[in-house]
Amino acid sequence: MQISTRFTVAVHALLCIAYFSPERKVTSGFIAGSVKVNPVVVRRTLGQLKEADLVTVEAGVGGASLARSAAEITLLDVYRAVESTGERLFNFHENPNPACPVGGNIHAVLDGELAAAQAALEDRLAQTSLADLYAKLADLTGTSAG
Amino acid sequence: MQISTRFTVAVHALLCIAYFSPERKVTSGFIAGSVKVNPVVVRRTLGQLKEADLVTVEAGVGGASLARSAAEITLLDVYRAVESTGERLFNFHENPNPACPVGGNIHAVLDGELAAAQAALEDRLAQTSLADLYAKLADLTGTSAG
DNA sequence: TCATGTTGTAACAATAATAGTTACAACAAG
DNA sequence: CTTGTTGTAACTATTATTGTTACAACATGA
Repeated sequence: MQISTRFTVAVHALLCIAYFSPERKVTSGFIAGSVKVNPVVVRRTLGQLKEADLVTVEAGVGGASLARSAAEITLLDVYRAVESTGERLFNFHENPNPACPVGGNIHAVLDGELAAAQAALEDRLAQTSLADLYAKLADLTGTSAG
Repeated sequence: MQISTRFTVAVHALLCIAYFSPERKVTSGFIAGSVKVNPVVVRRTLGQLKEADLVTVEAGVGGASLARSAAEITLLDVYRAVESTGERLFNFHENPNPACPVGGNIHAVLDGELAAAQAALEDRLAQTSLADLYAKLADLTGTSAG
């Protein structure tokens, strides 16, 4: 299974905000034009980012901004905002047989390893900030500041 | 989104084989009784493990065995056998706008980070072998060898 | 030969998540 | 009051997962 496009859409939206704001008003329609999805999809994603205090959105007038500096927003923040709703990455089967020596101990044997694997993923995501991505982007586009 | 139960079912099945085989014939029905799922689900999973050369299954007579030693089967092997069919963990939106400086460079900026995060997950999975899990299980059940 | 138990696989249903879309009330500002 | 935007509801389509029944193919022993 794959992690949904919400995550990359969210990162894309944040990069748009970092790149264009505040020179241009970055609306859901503008972001949608860059990502090439329906504006409602962007609004849903921005809603999750707002919930996680990563962006602020102006009601009525329109336009989104970062709620904190790009250096203080990591990919893990974004991942947690749009993907993991407090849940585990690995999904376990519900009712292993407690009467079987394997079924009765499968959680004790496996849970720690799965948690460690998820932690490895999240640790790596936490090492990359939006500022890192912006620096790469600015390098590619020749933009000095945004 | 979560990684499907196929992965934990597969690990559970392999642990059953490691623990009970060859003293008992480990059939799909027997594994299903430990995992508490339908035997057909187990057969489908065993089919994927067989495809990946992790187990052998006796047609007709019944019963599964490890195709190599438990020390030579890692969680990454299992993960790849049942989950990632050569695909990426992170799912990207299809058509970023190439005319937008962000949309046109989003892959160049983000792909490497996503690959690194997936690699971190897989590297951690590769560090744990079925033998490690079996040792934990034997410790819990007081079994010296199986 | 035949009965038995098993595997492999097809077929189908139920459920859930994702993603796209239309529609519209609420809002802010000129 | 007009305009443009947000937030959200509602609905659809698609896909993946999971559970289930059914059955042909197979190996073995009686």
